[in-house]
Amino acid sequence: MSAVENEVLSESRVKPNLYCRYVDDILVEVSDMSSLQRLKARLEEVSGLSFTVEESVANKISFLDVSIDAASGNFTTSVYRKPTDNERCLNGGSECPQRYKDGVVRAYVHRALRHCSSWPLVHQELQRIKQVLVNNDYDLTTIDQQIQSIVNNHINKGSQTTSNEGNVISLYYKSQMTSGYRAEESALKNIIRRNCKPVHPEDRIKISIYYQSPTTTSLIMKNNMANDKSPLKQSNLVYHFKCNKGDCALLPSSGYIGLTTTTLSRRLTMHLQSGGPQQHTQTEHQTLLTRREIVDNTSILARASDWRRLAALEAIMIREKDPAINRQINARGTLQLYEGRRLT
DNA sequence: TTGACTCCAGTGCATGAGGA
DNA sequence: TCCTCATGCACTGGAGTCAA
Repeated sequence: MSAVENEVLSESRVKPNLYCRYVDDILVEVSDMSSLQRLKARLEEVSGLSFTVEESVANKISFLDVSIDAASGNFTTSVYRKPTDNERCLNGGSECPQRYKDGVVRAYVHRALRHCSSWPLVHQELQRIKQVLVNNDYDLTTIDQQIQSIVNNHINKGSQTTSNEGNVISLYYKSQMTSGYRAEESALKNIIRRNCKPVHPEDRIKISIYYQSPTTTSLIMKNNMANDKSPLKQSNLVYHFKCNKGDCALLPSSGYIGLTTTTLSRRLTMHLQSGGPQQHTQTEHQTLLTRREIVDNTSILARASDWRRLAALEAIMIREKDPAINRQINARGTLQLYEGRRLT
């Protein structure tokens, strides 16, 4: 894109007064519409791309998340919000680490300080931020304290001198989110503080405890470039084991359908130890199920990255194929699922 | 309503085979 | 000898069922 811009903008007849680009968004200021059309035509001609144009309304236009106002003859900037913005953010009463909620406030305030070109506009944006945060269950006193602290830091930033501190040694710990996360974090930090000392006394240890959601993990697994395509190494699937021993070989419904989010190999190993297929082979055929047999007679029916979808697929497959090994018979010799309501 | 029980699925650790 | 991978075993936890 830079090569295209260099070529087009070097021509004086299409050169705009102002040209800013971020990835695929371009902001230009031109003297009239014909200049804009000439610039657009040249960019399309050189790049082979198609451009769409959005004109300013009452000398106002948004670029990225900045609202630019040129009505007074000068540019004034403020934070831009889409008309569809419903002003929702991480809820202040939600069960998540306090630093995440602090991060929401910080992000809002930093954006106001960065984008607003004058203090009245900053003040106006801060009032709006307060309202949004209060609507999302944040405590007003805490909001005020945080805003005050961030604004003070922003003002005093230039006057601070750099101290001669040592290095920061970062330690990362992946934890699981529970209602007692504060006690856990506190205990962990105490353990590190008591037992770990940097080699150089001027260095300091910084502990970062983070919580990885299953969604993130599944995305990492889904996008894994080294994904092995052999059936035994695949995960998140619905599988079908067909019993080919004795009379079962002639019965199409003699099988077992299950799901697994771990690898198929791992799940089949578990079946050798316990579960429907192993029990069926032992009781119906009086033999032990071998790994070779279970691997050779198992096929993949469906795949899904979402667990709920996987469970639904398994239910549909069981409904369609009615595998005999899945049927759970109780002491009365009836199917538990089809007994109907009990009389009390 | 509650606790015992069963089945299924997942995880951690140990072990052995095979290849570099 | 070391590393990787597959496998076995033990354990945990969720969900459903059943009887007291």
